[in-house]
Amino acid sequence: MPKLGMEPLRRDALETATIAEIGAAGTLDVTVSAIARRAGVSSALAHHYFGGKDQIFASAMRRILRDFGAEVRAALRAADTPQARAEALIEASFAASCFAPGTIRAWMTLYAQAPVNPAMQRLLRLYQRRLRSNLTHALRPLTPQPEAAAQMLGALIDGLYLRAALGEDPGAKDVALTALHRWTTP
Amino acid sequence: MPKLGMEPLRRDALETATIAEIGAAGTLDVTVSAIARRAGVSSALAHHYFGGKDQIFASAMRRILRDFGAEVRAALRAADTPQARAEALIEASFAASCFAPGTIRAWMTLYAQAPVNPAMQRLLRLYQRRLRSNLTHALRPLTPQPEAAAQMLGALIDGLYLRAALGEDPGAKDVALTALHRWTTP
Amino acid sequence: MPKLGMEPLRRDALETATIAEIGAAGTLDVTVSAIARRAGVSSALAHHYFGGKDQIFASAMRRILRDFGAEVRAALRAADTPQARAEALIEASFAASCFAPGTIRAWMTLYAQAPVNPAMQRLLRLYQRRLRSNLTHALRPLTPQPEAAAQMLGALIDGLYLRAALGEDPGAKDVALTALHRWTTP
Amino acid sequence: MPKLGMEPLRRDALETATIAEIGAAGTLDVTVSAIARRAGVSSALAHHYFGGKDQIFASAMRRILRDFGAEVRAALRAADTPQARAEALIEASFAASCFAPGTIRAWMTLYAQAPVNPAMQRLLRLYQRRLRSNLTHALRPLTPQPEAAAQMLGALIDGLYLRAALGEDPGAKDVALTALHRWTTP
DNA sequence: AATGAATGAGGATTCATTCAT
DNA sequence: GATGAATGAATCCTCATTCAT
Repeated sequence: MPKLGMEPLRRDALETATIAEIGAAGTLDVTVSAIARRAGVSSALAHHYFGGKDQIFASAMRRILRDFGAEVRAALRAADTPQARAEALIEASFAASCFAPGTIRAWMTLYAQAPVNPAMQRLLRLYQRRLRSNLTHALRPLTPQPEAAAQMLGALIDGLYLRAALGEDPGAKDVALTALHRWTTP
Repeated sequence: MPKLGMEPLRRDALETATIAEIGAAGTLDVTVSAIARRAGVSSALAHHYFGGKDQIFASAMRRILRDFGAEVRAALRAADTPQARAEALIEASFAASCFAPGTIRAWMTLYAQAPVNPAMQRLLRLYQRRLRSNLTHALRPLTPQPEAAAQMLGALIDGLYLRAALGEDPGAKDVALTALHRWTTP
Repeated sequence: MPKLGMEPLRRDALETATIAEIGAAGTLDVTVSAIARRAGVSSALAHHYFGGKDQIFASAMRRILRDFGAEVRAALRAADTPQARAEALIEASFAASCFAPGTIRAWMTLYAQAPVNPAMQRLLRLYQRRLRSNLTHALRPLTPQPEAAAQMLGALIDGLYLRAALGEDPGAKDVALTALHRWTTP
Repeated sequence: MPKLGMEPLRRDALETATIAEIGAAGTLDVTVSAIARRAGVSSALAHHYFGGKDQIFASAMRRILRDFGAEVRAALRAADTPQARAEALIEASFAASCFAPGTIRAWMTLYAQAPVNPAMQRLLRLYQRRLRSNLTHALRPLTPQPEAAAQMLGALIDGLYLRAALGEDPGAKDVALTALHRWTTP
């Protein structure tokens, strides 16, 4: 019997390494070799398990989206008023697990590749649709224009991420929360 | 007979071509050769005038910022109330000249390269400082928290650009204007 | 409970898979993994039994030669005149078992590798010597220049194989038989 | 003014080097780097001028076909009887320029790649069609079955090439000529 | 007996950049 | 002023092969 069950471990390690490498490099131009080195394996193994560079990236992004989704569900579970639900969605976006340097820059990769990479585009649309739907639903009892508010908050969160990728604006979460309050309280 | 005064023409053509190529490719990965081809010159000439790829990009971005500045000044000149001035700043961001596909994607390049390219970082900070200062000044008579409002609107505009780079959200300008009104009207 | 006597079965399956894979791929560039996959085993096992890629090929070719030899002997047994013996040798070359797509392309591999692979060269020479000797012997009563006729027919058969590898010339056998008749009937 | 007119020289040198390298290596697995090294340039330049490995090969084969065509035309010009024309076609196939070691092995490359490379397949069909047509035409006055004779001679020539690729059968030309005479003289 | 895991070596390809003219 | 020529360095990817279990 050979050493078994390494595949999920390696995939996991490589996804983690991808995000970390993007965060450390500061660039979107990370190489497969650098990712593999960080994961402690050869670049050949990365190709073996994922098939190619694009799929490594896609897999890393899928994981980020999964983590974000988990964060959202956890936050919503603890919220029992419409106001609390809307705040929970924002809190989730800026939770530690989602707001790590590597994660933020990975988002930029997603945006940068979406126009030319259908798989990335699909992931991005999925995220945007879900966030918008969640926000709209939470905001419905709080404002007569829930759609507009959701659209604004979604774009605002993206913009705050963009700026966070540069290491600035430490109070990103508060900006978003304030915008929410300004909109919902007359 | 050497043609004199070609330098400004060539530089201009190459900057234009850079932005157009970024827009057409949809990627940030445009090659110097592609840019030069689009400008109708050899890639060697592009290096001759600019020194290197990074400087070609920086020059193109400087031009975009210059155009944006002109747009802002023109908009402010026509505005005579605080409200109109704040709106003018937003209008400028979404003016046709600034909201062209290539221009929008060039902004993404700026954000993507800023973390590793000091020249780009300088340009980006310059833009952000100016916009924030302009917004804060215009908003001061309209709200007790002009800094917070300016920070929010700046990030919102960036987020709307990000989404516009994907070809969606045609009503970007209205989203920003609505956010402004929501914030300033009690 | 280790399964006993698997070795001959596996070797056989891998040789068959090699020929089939060459036929299916259309190229000489078949990978050990593809062969092993087709045989339903791991590529490591292929190495375990054969030692290396070259030896897998050599083994597959040895089997083809063995099959061809069997075909020849069977055909010769049924032939009782010199004319019939010569025809039998040609018929054997184009018998279904030898003229299958994979087999034909495997011959090309043999020819392609012979210049750099001594084992392949040995196999090829063996085949050519046998065919020539068989043909010469059969043709001796039929023509005053049996050697020349044998040399010609051997090369002709090879050429017809080469063309058959491209999927053309369905009447290959008849071409060879006609050549034989033209040569032997005054 | 830059150094001009190098392109045709380089293309020529690279085509020559391709054939020479195939001949020297004895394999079909020659690398672009090896070809470029032999031509005295970098592998990047080879890609620059040809676009890719396949096109380097295709170009080299086109040249071989061109040379063969020239040889055929020259030989036919000097032939004034049907018999002489048929012989001329065979002589051309085995002329020094066509029967060089590299050239012969390049033919094998052509045959090996044809099943999976449409460009190669086109070239090969072109050659076969021309040779067949030339042979048929020359043989028409000499035999009641010119098509069959042409088909046979074409395949025979291919088979003799195949064997010549192994460095054997020095008398290839005579074998083909004898086959021709045997067929045409009753 | 058999295999999943893992890698090193090598190959095609791209591209920014330099230089002679 | 301008460019064709040329390359080194880097990157993705493939594959035969080895090894521990």
